[in-house]
Amino acid sequence: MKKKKEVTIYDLAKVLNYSPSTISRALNNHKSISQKTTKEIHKIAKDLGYRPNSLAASLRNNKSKTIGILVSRINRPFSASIISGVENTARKAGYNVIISQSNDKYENEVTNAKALYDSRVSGLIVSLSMETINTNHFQQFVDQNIPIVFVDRVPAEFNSYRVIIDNYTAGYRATQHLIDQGCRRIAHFAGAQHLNVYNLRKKGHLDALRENNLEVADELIIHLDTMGFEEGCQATKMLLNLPQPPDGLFSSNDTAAVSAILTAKDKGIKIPEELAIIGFNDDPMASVVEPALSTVSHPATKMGEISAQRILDHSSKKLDSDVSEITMLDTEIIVRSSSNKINALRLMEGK
Amino acid sequence: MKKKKEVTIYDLAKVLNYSPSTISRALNNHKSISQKTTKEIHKIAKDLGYRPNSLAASLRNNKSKTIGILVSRINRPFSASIISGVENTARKAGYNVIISQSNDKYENEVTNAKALYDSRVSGLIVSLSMETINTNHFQQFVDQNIPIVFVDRVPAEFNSYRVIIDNYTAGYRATQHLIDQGCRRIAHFAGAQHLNVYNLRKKGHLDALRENNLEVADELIIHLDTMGFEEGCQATKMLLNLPQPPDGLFSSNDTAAVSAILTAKDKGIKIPEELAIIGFNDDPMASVVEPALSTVSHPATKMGEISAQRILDHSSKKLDSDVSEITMLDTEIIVRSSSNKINALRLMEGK
DNA sequence: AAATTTAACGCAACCGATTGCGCCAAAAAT
DNA sequence: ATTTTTGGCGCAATCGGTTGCGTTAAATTT
Repeated sequence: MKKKKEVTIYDLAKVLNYSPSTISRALNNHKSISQKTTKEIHKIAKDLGYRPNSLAASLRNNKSKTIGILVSRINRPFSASIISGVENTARKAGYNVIISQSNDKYENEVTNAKALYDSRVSGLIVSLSMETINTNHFQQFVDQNIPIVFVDRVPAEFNSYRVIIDNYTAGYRATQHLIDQGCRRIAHFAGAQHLNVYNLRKKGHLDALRENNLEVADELIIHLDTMGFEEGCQATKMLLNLPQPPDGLFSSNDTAAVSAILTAKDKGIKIPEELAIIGFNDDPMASVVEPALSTVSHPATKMGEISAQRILDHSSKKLDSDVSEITMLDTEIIVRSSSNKINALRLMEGK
Repeated sequence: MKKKKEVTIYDLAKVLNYSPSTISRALNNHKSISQKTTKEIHKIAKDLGYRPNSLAASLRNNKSKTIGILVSRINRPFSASIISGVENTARKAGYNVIISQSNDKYENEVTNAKALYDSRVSGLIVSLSMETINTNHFQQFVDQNIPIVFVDRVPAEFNSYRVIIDNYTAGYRATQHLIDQGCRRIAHFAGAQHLNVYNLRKKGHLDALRENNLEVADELIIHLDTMGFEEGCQATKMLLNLPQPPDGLFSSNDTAAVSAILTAKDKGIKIPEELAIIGFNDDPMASVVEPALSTVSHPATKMGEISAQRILDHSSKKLDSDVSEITMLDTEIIVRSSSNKINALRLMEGK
């Protein structure tokens, strides 16, 4: 097994009779090397097939051109889109992207944060796990002036970049939409309340009810742990068995919303006529379920791109890591059949 | 901005009056260091908060404990599941995972392969882009004895690990299933034929037709470039407008299959009675569309786990990279409503 | 008791790039 | 013509582990 030897700056130095310092500077287009020499070195580097050893540079600089990602689950449309956005932006800038997933376990999040720290990432992009309450495990990054971008699921208190959507307004509007469609008893699938996303969506929901002078019925607010399919089915059954079942449902995610659609259909409930439903995320399945699920769409890929850009900018500008900058992106209410009572009624009458 | 200094093996050496060599060996549990000393060193390392600098080790070994992933799109259920599987397995072994996506462009695949190579990955896991025909850009890995695992979309000729499913058999069975349900004119959405996955699924489809003495009609084999939703809609319209439209459809992926369901429904075609449909992949949307889509399921996460394991094993055993080992996993035909003509007819009669 | 083996550890080179400092010669200023 | 500036480059240390080889003292063999 013959391994082809890699070309180093020392090889180039020998060939051209320059010192390694000059080679290094020339390759980095350092101003203290003449144009002529720089060109010459670039040419020979290309000819000999020189490839920089980024490990060596990283060691020297104590910083790898790498962005670390820490999400709860890679295998989820929203996360995958964020990651995709990060990857696109990072790679254009010559950065690598290291991924890790906590599987929604706090313990894994801590371990992974350590691992990414030890890998000398240039920056970290985090979406918190379901279980995360304290954020001490991120302090080490701040201490080393490594920028952190929290995206979507962000902590309440932490000096850092944040890239989020306006969950409160989105929740408010989702519920307002149902009200506009004529719903009067609107249920809500709420997620873990220590997470900003679920907390704010619920707040928006409640305020929308109040400002429309609608009763806020405790039995219609269902707190789900995982917001998963099974949990959604159970919760839906429960709701439908109430003495006064709801005529609208705002679910904090699409998975649970879809489970509600299927469960309700199974029980012979007409959607949206008897139960109008709106979800959150605009997962691919939303447009495919029957009736198609109304939902709130995230600009997930864009959030990833922006997050990556924050880190790149931070690194190039050599800023201090105690910055605190919030980027809030717009969401959009996507109205499909599952909540479109007005249109559904019109169709009924029309025929 | 005070940066806390990191503890190195030199610090430990000074404190304990050992040489850095001994510290290094002890931390790696090298046998030539006594049990007692090893324990002592481990203890003090923990107490002082020593964290190994993997960059330094990587530089010395010319190998980072990192697995590189190169897929066409991260943001796709199948890819995301593979990546998730890789991440789980890799992280358990203390490896990082660097991702990259080609967005189905050959050029990007080449660039990314270079970038991953330059990052000194310990191994590479690849699922080819749609455009990839030659695989010269992977030769550099072989030359350096870096293991490559091709997963799912694999090249025709290349000494390497492969983790795949039996696409031929899966295709055969999918079509056989439609035949068993009573279909006689079965259409096929075929993908780019230079890719093994689509090529073999088509072969299986054709052989199933032949062995059941069914006519193979050219106009029923539709070659799609991207296998995307829009393309699927167009193709479905085309099929339905044929003088003799098909009564069955085997689509090489779920996206196109779902587009067919929606398009056919829109045209008033009854599924599965008039057109039975089966897809491929078991994407989340498959179980949610109405009628639910029959499909062929991949063990995607498992494929990722196995791929990662191949690299870990290869590295620990220090094998030569000219191994060629194929792992073929089982698929499963998931029968849902979209193809279940027999059951559908029974229900009709039953009422 | 002398010779040999072995256990336990240190020395120093090495991986490849980066960079503060210094040097020299040519250009500019006086 | 002398001094000062500056452009262009080299020296050598540095980043933090790793490892082949050598050394020493204790354990074992003869």
